[in-house]
Amino acid sequence: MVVVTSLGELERAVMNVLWAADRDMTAREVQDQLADRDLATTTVLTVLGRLERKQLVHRIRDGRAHHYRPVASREDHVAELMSDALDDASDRGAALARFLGSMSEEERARLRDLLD
Amino acid sequence: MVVVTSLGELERAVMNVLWAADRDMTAREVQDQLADRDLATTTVLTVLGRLERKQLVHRIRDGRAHHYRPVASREDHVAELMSDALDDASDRGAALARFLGSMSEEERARLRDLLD
DNA sequence: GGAGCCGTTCTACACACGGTAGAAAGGCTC
DNA sequence: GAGCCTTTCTACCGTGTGTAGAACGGCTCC
Repeated sequence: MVVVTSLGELERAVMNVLWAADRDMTAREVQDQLADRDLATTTVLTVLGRLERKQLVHRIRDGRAHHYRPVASREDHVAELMSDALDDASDRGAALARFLGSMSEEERARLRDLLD
Repeated sequence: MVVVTSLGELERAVMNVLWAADRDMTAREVQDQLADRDLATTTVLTVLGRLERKQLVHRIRDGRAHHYRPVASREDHVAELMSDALDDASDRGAALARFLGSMSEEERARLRDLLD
């Protein structure tokens, strides 16, 4: 399991845009989705480059421009973060027990369903 | 739920020492446990101070010196990290499903037991 | 009661990372 | 050929982390 690096605020925002989209996006499109931040295009490109270096996005050449695609779904990413966290426990069972304890009863029920 | 800040390498090592101990420790004792790193006492104190700022350790005055104690057990901490990760999912059920998928069958069985 | 010794606090420096973007280059478009 | 996009390169700043010296305030012990 690859250790997941931590993300900055903007990096996270960019990943959220990509995850929310149902298709690959160009830097410009990501920028448009983050219009409230009033970012320069180069800023978005820099961040996308860093996310590529962290292997969180793929870059696909499309003519003159590039399209970006998350390597994993948000849920896969979350699951990986959870696994990495769990790997830090010396007593995995105890950690899982604490984790369950922090969940709602509904969610525990959902988990039971998922386990079948 | 408090958002858990990320830890540096040395900070993590110090927490591991405190978690592994069965009692509160002084900076000097932590330093001894990390003897292979050949750290100055002040370095350990600085790190312990930062961990206190992050609310990961408590500092208890004991005469001239201080003793340090983890605020939460390693397993509680791990469970919190897992919860925080899960909170990032837009589809918690899907994320949980992926998480389960990354576990071994034995561990899933253990989880089933824990859920009863 | 002065000399060490010990633990603490303050301060500092270097490096890495993340947010941010300008300058410049390479290639369409017209 | 003049613009216009998109990318790449480079850079700067703020913050976090690893690291530790300087200095201070008390014990201890002769």
